[in-house]
Amino acid sequence: MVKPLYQPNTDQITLPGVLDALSDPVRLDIVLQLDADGEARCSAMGEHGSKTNLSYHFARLREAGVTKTRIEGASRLIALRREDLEAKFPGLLDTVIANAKGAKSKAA
Amino acid sequence: MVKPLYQPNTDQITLPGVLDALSDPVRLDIVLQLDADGEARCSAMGEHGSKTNLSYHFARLREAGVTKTRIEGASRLIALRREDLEAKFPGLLDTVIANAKGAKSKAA
DNA sequence: ACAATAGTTCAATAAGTGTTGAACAGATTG
DNA sequence: CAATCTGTTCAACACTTATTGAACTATTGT
Repeated sequence: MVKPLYQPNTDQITLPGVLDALSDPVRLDIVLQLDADGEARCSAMGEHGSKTNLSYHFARLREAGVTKTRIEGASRLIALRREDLEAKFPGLLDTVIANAKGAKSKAA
Repeated sequence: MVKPLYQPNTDQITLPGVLDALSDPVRLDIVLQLDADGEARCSAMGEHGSKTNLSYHFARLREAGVTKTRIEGASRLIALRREDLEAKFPGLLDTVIANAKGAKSKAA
């Protein structure tokens, strides 16, 4: 039996939900890496925390509509839902990512 | 003895902090009203919740660096920290406000 | 001084958050 | 099949959150 792997469709995505998903430093880091890499497998994000904890944050991002997950063999490939987010909240994701990058470079 | 009324200075404002402050529907409503009215007294926001609860949300917004509070007699006047936020996270506040307005008009 | 007004603070509560380690399920490889 | 790798689920935990009502402080008006 296959997992449901719930992802909201575009009209179920809410602004508070997205902002909440993006309001955690770990998740913001994940989003930054997804922005840079395009699509990443979970195993490529070990720097951001423990396996279990990452799984939790991946679920938060996915359930908020920020990411989509594709299963490939034993791995899962995660990517940002760029078009959906842009359609629903124009400019939001890009602005947050740009500012997160800025904050990171200044934190050096 | 006067209250401290803590407000972070610009370099203490964090992106996760701001996003978290904006990730609550009540606070988003407050921000929308502040955007429309420029400066508002607490008593003018009774529609968004009880007195006590609003006081809590005002504090969250203020402590996150999203708003500043000015005391005028027995009232408090709340306003967005537009310049500070724009300097620290360019475009962020405007984008969030624009999308919150959009979400609100669609929710009719 | 008394009462009304504006808003905060406090204590309490129910629900949610981020984190961890152990156990689990599915795919891949020996 | 057994071992392994990828990632999720579960139970537990300490902590935070949003909300409420009662008590409080400060200001304004009578």
